[in-house]
Amino acid sequence: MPTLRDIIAEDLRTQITTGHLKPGSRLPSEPKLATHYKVSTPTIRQALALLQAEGLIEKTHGKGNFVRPPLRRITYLGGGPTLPTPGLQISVRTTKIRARGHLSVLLRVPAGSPLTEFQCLSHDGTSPHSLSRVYIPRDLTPTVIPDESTWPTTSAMPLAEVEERLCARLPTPVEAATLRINPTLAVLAITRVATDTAGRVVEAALLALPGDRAEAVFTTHHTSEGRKAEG
Amino acid sequence: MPTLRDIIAEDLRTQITTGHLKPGSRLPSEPKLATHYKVSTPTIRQALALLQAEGLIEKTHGKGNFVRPPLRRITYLGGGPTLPTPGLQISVRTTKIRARGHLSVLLRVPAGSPLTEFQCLSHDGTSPHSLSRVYIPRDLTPTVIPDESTWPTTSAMPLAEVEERLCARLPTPVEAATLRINPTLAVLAITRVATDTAGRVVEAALLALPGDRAEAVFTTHHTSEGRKAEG
DNA sequence: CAGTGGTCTAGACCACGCG
DNA sequence: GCGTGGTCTAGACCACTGT
Repeated sequence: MPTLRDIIAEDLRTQITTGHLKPGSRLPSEPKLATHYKVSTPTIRQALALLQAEGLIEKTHGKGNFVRPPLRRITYLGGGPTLPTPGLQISVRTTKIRARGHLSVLLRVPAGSPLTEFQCLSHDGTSPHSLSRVYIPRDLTPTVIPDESTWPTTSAMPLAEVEERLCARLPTPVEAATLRINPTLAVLAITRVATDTAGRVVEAALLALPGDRAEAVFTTHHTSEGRKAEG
Repeated sequence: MPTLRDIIAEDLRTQITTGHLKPGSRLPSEPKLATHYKVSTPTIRQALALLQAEGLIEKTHGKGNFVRPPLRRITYLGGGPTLPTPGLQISVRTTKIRARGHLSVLLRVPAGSPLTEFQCLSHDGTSPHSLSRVYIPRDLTPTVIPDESTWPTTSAMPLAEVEERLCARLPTPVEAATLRINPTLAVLAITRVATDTAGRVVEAALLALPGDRAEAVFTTHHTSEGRKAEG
């Protein structure tokens, strides 16, 4: 059951993928598109939101809608501590807080335990890339000082297990503003919990990646025999 | 920068989480909510879409908006062949097709190669659960016949590597209709490629999970020393 | 049938980017 | 100042669910 929005999106999509609309070029303004397709502007905007979610176009308030150059996707590599990606500007804000609610559950520490919080925002040039908050128990002082070139992590610790939970959810208002994404489009949210060999939670990280240009990749290597069950 | 929609969603959210609105109960109709909050119905609907994306409410066309009972999330376990989850009805449709375009790239076979396609739709009671298409080269005949109780997979093969790519994207019109989700809300899309010890691609699977109630979990076990780099 | 949500209309008003 | 997209309005019409 394709709706008007789907039909219009499909038409623009083929114009983009066939090269009829060149990367970087601006689309006609929304009122003009509305006139052309004989629909109202909200319907046009819904069609554009679809293309935006696919990473085909970029919207810029006050400028217009642009065909996105062949997409360089943001790739999150799972299975271990996130490593700094070359060519990325990272700003970190460090604060000292105390565990409460959801956090104390994640880190398996009593409420009120001292934590260090790293609020990280990474940019790829001018475009926001990812937003993350990393929590580390205060007594596990990171041996690596987080700065522009390294990601906060207690990577010197012997990690035993990393669990990553992913879901698609809508951004909070501040996430939408910070990542400069459409607040009606999803982010890829990742909750990562790292445990050391003693079973202690060493780090919990909450990441939000813009859904229109991010993906997460997990590679599992199997030894001689495939594992039969897990959960 | 919270908008009207965010403010209304926040108000309803606290009413739900504090138990002021009981699970299973119906919310006032959208026009009534619009009158109560002194906004138009589209604004109310945006606020409700937010709550829906959080899994707090369920919308049913012709009936109303309902507070969702404490959410039983759909959990996708990464890192290996998906196993049948107890208490799930799975319907499978098998067709014979030939590789082309994206599929031949994924499976690393020449265009035109014979494939078997399994289209799977799983239900949890009456609520759609996941939609998946699994592709297997025709010459790798599955030793397990896919039926209601097993998931199609060549699990008898010695798998060497499984790669899973996740992203958040909007559903196609058929996905939205099949999973009965809001077409403006994201699905969690997973592309899984399994390789055997000989380096052959044994299976490619395209999964779509409803974003309002699904999550994916990946657990990585590290041996004595943490791995330093990957990609 | 009446009541509900789903889609769409034709605007208004504000905020942003640029000359 | 002008053109752009972002938010919101106050409806209309259709499709679905129940009685």
